[in-house]
Amino acid sequence: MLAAQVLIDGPSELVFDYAIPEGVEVVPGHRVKIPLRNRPASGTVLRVHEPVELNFDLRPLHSLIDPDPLITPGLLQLADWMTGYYGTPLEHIMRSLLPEAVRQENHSEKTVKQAIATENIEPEVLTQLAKRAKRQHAILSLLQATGSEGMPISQLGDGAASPVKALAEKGLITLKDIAVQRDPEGDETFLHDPVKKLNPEQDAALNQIKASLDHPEERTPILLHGITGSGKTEVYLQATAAALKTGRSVIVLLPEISLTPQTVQRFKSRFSETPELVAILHSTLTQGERFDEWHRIRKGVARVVIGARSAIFAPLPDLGLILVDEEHETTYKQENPPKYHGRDLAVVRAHLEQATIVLGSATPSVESYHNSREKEKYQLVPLTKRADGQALPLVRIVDMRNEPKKGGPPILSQRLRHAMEQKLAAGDQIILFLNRRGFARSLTCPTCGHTCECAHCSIPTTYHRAEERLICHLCGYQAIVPRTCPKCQDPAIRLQGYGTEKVEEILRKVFPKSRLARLDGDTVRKKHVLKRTLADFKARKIDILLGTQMIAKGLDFPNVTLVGVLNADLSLNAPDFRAGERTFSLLTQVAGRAGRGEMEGEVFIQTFVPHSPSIQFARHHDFEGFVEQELEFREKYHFPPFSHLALLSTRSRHEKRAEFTLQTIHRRLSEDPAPGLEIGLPNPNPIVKAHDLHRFQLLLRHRNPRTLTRHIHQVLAKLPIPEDVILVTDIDPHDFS
DNA sequence: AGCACGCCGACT
DNA sequence: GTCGGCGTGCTC
Repeated sequence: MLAAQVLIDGPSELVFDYAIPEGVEVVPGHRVKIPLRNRPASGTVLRVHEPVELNFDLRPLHSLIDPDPLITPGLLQLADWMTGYYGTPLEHIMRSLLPEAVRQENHSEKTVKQAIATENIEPEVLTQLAKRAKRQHAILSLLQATGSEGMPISQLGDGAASPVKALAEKGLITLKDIAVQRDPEGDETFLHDPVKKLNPEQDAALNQIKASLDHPEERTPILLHGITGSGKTEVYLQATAAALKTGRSVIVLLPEISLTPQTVQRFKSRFSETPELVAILHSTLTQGERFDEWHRIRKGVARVVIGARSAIFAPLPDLGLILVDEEHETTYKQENPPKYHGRDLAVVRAHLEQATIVLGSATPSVESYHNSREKEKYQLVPLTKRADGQALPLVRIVDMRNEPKKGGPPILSQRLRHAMEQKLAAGDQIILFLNRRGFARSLTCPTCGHTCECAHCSIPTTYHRAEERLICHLCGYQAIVPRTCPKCQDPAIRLQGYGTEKVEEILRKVFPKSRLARLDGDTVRKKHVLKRTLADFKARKIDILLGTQMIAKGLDFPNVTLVGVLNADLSLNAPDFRAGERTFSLLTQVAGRAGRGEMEGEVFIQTFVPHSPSIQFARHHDFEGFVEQELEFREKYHFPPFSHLALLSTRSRHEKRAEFTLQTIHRRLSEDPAPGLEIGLPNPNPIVKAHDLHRFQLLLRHRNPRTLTRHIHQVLAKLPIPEDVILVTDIDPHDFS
């Protein structure tokens, strides 16, 4: 007698065996209804096996929720891998794997009311109607013309509701609910995008991918290191077509789908002749849309899935290829539990399902690059030339320490300003990058040094001119702008530092005739602003595009010949061992926006630390040089890829409770350390308070990430965490604040 | 003795 | 999550 092992839905991790009733076919991945004590519950079948001897009879499962298993065997294996690696309960992982919309039992297919004319209506009935009820007559005639098909009542025009009701009551028409597919992009049309000719390097890269598709046994991940403008997207598109040709399906991971409309557009356009093949998963899908897309994927109708990190859980039945674009991006790391890394899961899933995986980037992560070089775990495939044969832009460093104190705002150097004047006169376009939104960084008193901080978090509030408020960028708290220093009442209190809002104001003064647009978290909040602004920029209705992080990635505008990075130091100062890597990659990506067309590009980087390696290597487009010195530093201080990290943090309304709990954990971890485990000291988080919660953290290191997870769990299993303290465990953390 | 309440562990 | 067992303590 075989039993079904079921993971039961709910907050606690329950795995029980149930007897399989006569005549029911159950396989792993099936969703089932089961009895639990005295009430019905639901769950997911993990496996079908010989049950262990129990001193009672197994209860039979009640029924299948869906006739087909919802979760593929590959995804079950991936979930299992995740529990071991991240130490997250399987049930939590299931919740990421199965969207809420799919998990819910009341399957919400979208329906429309269809009206169908009854057959064999007496002619005199029609004549009667024509006299006394013109509207009813018109509708009935229209429906008769459509035959047994009928048409949706929504298409019968305004004010059709009451005549339709009357007709239905007389039995002259019938109303029926018809299931229809929701179409998230229904209002958009995509022109076909023809296949482009590849240059020899692109061709070689494509052939490598094809070779991997053909030889499932010898698959190693491919690291596609292509400089900005080298045409990676075209390689992705043709690789996708090649995988489809072999009958297998494709996942395309993008760092942030809402910020990469151009890439999504390329895919949609390339496959515009078979639009049903492509599914796009974004966070703004409604529950119903998500449900439909998910089932389209599960049934094998949609075979190319494009999405952000969670798209790695797309239930494709026959996965053949995974593409991870901009694999170095930190947005692949999920910020709330389970804190998985989308790119890492992609590598694991590809391995489990014998799929080809391509990690692409202009600036691969230090980890991935190390894998390709030192351990030969990945094959490195370089694209060293721009697809159109253009040269990389000339990068100039502007040492802001030498800027004269007077004359001109200290955010716009004289050199950058002159360069902008020249480009604008020539009719070229300009991108300016500043990684801080808002007007001014802080409101600070020159007399006593007081800086206005958030009432709930320990960070300075940012002044936003549009709202006339001080806003906390962590929790959104807003405060009135004080006239005098809240501490010493000095009216000399003033705004310090620059945000995009303030730069926008300055630029309008300096270049009053130029057309300027600002793109940042504040302006993009309104729907379609991003898409429309980018379209306007492409159409050359805008001369200067000023923006934050979101304009650094993937944009391709041929008429941009000048890029300015207004403050390169912002990302260097992060309390994080990856600060250098992030700065290098950001500068390289931003610089890559220049000179993508016929004309040469120029980049100005403004900094107070011109000799920082991140800035110097970026200036010379020297990725290898940068990684070389970065790896030296990582090895010396035992940072990844030479170790794995785990970050434990406690959070509590009461500072002492958070601190004491973490100290206890630290003591227990130290009492019985695993060999090779490095245990740091409990420290306040760099942001000691956020959302009214005080935060302490503890960093652990070990060569083997599973040892980290296991050891942490052994200790925590015996240690109850107080109710008023939250403990968060992060394996391979990317965020240290 | 009888009952209300709250904690804790089990649920296949 | 939710049920029910059981101990505590209060009231009749």
